[in-house]
Amino acid sequence: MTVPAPSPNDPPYLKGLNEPQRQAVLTTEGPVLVLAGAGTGKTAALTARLAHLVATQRAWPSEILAVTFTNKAAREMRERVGRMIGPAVEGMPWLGTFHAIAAKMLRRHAELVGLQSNFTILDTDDQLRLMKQLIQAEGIDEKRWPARQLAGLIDQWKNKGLTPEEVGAGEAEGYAHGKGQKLYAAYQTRLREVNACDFGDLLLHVLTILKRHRDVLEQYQQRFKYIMVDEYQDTNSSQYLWLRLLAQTRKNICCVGDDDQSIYSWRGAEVANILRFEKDFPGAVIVRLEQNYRSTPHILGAASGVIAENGNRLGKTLWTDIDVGEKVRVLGVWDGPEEARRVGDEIEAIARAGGSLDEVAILVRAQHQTREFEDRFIQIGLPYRIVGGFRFYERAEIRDALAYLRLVNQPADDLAFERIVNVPKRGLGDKAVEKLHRLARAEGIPLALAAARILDTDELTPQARRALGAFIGDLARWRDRAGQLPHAELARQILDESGYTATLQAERSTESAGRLENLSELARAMEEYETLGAFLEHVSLVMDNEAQQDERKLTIMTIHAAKGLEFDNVFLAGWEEGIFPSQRALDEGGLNSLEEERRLAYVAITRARKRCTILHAANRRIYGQWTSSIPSRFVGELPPEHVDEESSMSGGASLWRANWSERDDPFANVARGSSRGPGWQRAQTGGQFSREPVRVVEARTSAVSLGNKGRDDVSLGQRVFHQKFGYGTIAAIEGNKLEIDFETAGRKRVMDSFVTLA
DNA sequence: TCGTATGATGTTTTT
DNA sequence: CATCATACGA
Repeated sequence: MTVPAPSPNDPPYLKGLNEPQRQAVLTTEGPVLVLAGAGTGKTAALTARLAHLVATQRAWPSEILAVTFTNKAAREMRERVGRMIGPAVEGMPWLGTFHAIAAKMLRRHAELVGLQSNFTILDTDDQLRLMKQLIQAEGIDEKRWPARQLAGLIDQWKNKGLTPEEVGAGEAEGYAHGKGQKLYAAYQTRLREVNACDFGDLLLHVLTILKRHRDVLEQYQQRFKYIMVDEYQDTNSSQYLWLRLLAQTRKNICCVGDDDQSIYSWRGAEVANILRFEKDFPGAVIVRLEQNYRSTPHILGAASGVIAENGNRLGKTLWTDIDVGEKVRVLGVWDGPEEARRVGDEIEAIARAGGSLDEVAILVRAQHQTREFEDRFIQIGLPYRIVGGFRFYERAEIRDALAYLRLVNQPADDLAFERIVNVPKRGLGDKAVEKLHRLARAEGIPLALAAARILDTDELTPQARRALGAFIGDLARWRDRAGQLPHAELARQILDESGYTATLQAERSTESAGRLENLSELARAMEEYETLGAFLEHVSLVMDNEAQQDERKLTIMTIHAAKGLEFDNVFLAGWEEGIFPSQRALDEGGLNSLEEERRLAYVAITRARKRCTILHAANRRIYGQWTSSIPSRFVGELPPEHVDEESSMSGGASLWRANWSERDDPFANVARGSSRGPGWQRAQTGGQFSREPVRVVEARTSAVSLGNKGRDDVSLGQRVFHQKFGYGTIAAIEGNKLEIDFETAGRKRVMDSFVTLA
């Protein structure tokens, strides 16, 4: 594959691109896979490619399908392309997230899968409520088979592109003795009845339509002359099938991704999609973007060293011509609070030295780890922002408000009805709602209609009847107004007249103030939309709450949330076995999960531009219990030449250095400290891409493994003392790790350096 | 029908 | 150790 050499006549969108990037842009025909390592200018290449297609008139903007995973990525691409080619980008109706584009298609052909074009998109809450009802109707003990589990199962099936009929009997066995499939079918039926679908359905329904209706498929195959996919490693099977159908005839598909950054397999993403791209699209051109423009050599070296331990990689070699900076620092601390103190101190020092807090991030494995930092930063007055948690439309008050609007918009929306019959409290409890349900089911009518009918009977207590009557009356009134008032105004009136605002105002807490603020924000946002339907779509699919970046703050977030972001200064907290890699992941997914955790480590390190600090604590409180922990195996996998280690504990760094090494630990590939099920061992060989069982970490002698022989003054049955756990006797010795039966704390694994002879 | 006491249960979450 | 959800009593 040859690419014209750079010349002064190059169009502006090619300026500043390196050779592989230019190749990614200029190879327009046929399948292309761009393997883009972290920080290698992936978005620049992708947007330039789009601009190139349009500028050279290979396609009209409306003939290009460009899919991303996040709204943020879609927005960014739209902006950047707009800067290159001007307002033509306005005419790019098919640039968006998988879900937004699928929703758009589905609205056009809804009737082909038994929906109406104005179907509602359900949130998780609605889904769970619906499933609970179905589980009860089946007479299944909901304690034993939680709705959450069913939801997870159905979600998995949908991710795989399986309709209820396509779910194999074997697969459905896991839930309620094989009733999973029946429940899935019932759930889909119920969704159709209420003219709704969930996120997974958006893709699954479109897939079904494309499979069953040749004419529709051909129409889209003709339309999309070029297809581009961002973050291809994150596609699930249904997205993959969808893309493959659409790309079948023209085969002009360009996928950009990085197998090393695949961290969403638990959500259905199939790394396999990217690994087998060449097989799927014979003759595919593979372009590797390997020049990193973000991080220093030490940071890259550290990240590369860790990820090199993974099998199943396509393989890339990142390089940079950025000047050598600091080594990655590894900091051992005594416990969680000290970790927070240390990071706080470091950040204060950065701020004093003139660094901006915007350029500082603390990345953690799990959300709950943010608390320790939050506590500390409140105490010392360090401004921080925690990313994650609830998105805008996931907030209870927003969903309540939307339920009101949905019900006005569509009286048959049973889920919306259920959500708000008694919100705010109007004395219509479970008993009344249950009666409504019975009537509705018997007559085959929506709840709202059943409610109107039941008022004519004496089924309900007088006060319940009065309350329900008022509620139904309100609904009818709002519906009347819907045609006449601007919908933003209608929304405000509904919130006022329903008593919702009043209830929040009565609360008088900071929290309720925030909720009121959210509600008026919602109403304000409505003003920008023509129809109520358009607005509802926007809210459930697109609206996210980008925190307003008014003040300079440091950011605390999970590694998952940090993907795609970069900071000068990154602190990676809690690198301990059991926390990171997460014990739970290891138990459930074995080797595959360990590799995903390792990719997570790779993503984490590569977020840093200038400085990366990794921390691990020797003691951590887990579920209220003090537990001693050992450094993450990933710490031991960092190439020593890129690392500076430091310990705040007595005994000095050498002790810690010794302790990191997992390399000659016979238990290195055994899930640690777990009393849970045997799941991981089964999964280790059962996964789609598992290799022969091998040692997770290759035995290799290196500087770090020296001194890992443990102390020689301890022996079985000896009485010892530990700072946190008190007195106990040694039950087992494994190198430098001891298993000790403590008199008060029970059996624990601790490191020998933490005990003294008693 | 609503508030309080008890007990199970603890990842990651682009849409 | 929290938190959340369900189970009771008022």
